[in-house]
Amino acid sequence: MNDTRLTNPVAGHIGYRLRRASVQVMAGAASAIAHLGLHLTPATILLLIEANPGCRQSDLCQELGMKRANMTPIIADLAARGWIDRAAIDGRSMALRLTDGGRAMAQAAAAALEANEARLAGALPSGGLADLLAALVQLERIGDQPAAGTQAA
Amino acid sequence: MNDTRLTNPVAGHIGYRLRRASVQVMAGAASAIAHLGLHLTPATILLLIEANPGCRQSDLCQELGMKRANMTPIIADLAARGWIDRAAIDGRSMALRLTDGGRAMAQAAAAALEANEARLAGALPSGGLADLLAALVQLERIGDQPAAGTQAA
DNA sequence: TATTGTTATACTCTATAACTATA
DNA sequence: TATAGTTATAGAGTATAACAATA
Repeated sequence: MNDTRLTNPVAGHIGYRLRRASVQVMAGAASAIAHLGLHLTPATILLLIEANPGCRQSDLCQELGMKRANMTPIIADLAARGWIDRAAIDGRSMALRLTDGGRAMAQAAAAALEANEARLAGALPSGGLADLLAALVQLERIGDQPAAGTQAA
Repeated sequence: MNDTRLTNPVAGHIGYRLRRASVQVMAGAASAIAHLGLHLTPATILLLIEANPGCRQSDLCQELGMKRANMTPIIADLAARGWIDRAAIDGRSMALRLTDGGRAMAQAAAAALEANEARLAGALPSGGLADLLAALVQLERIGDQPAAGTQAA
């Protein structure tokens, strides 16, 4: 039991393989933009603001499934670095837009992330990308629903 | 920009879809065993010990990709709950085995997790499960390697 | 009364470093 | 000198509650 690998009873579980793959792929994506001084979430937010100029923090929260309380320091940091501008929409919300520097960062991040995605897609069987993305969307949709009849009743 | 959904430039990224799916599927799996008072990692560890009686903490760490420092409190908790026994192998390592109560917990957790897995697999196109698992294993293998030529040199 | 953004806080997961005792 | 387990600690990510200002 010392020098050999363990038998892993969850090795064939979707949940287990999904998490293991997610951890490694996130690490690779983070490395791909680390030279820009950006983490994945702020980088994604720059891309979203670039594609949706004038959007609000709460729009980003809804799209990314984040809590407002966790968006605040990220936006504050991006503004402090001079990459986004905030203009009042009304007294309680701000329209977010990229500065020129922010646009340069967003484009550099997008290029690095797209190159990484191409590398990942290239490792899949041809035609496998569309099937994979469809499966992931479906799993995201139904993932968080415990099976009926297992612990109910 | 207020009442409509945002354009999401990373919606088709493997990394983004993988993470979103992983979060939801992990939440569903956690719910499926929450009635047992078990979190996902301790439950997985019970299943691993059941399948590998006599294994050591560091064997579990290697298999699950965890740090030894983070395994310690989990094993201590499982022992405190009376679900595992620790017997000295030599002066520095312990052979881990399930108690009868631990076996009952492991079997209940396995049943709940398998039911959840069947629900997930049932939502995929027929024959899609094998392709999905193969893709996830491949992505796990190559995920953490930033693309050559993007920021190098 | 609900929404936007903020602050404070807490819990989990993960990571490193240093320590012991043993091999 | 390397390994097994532990302890302390620090950093992310995520969660809730409460608040001020506004709609």
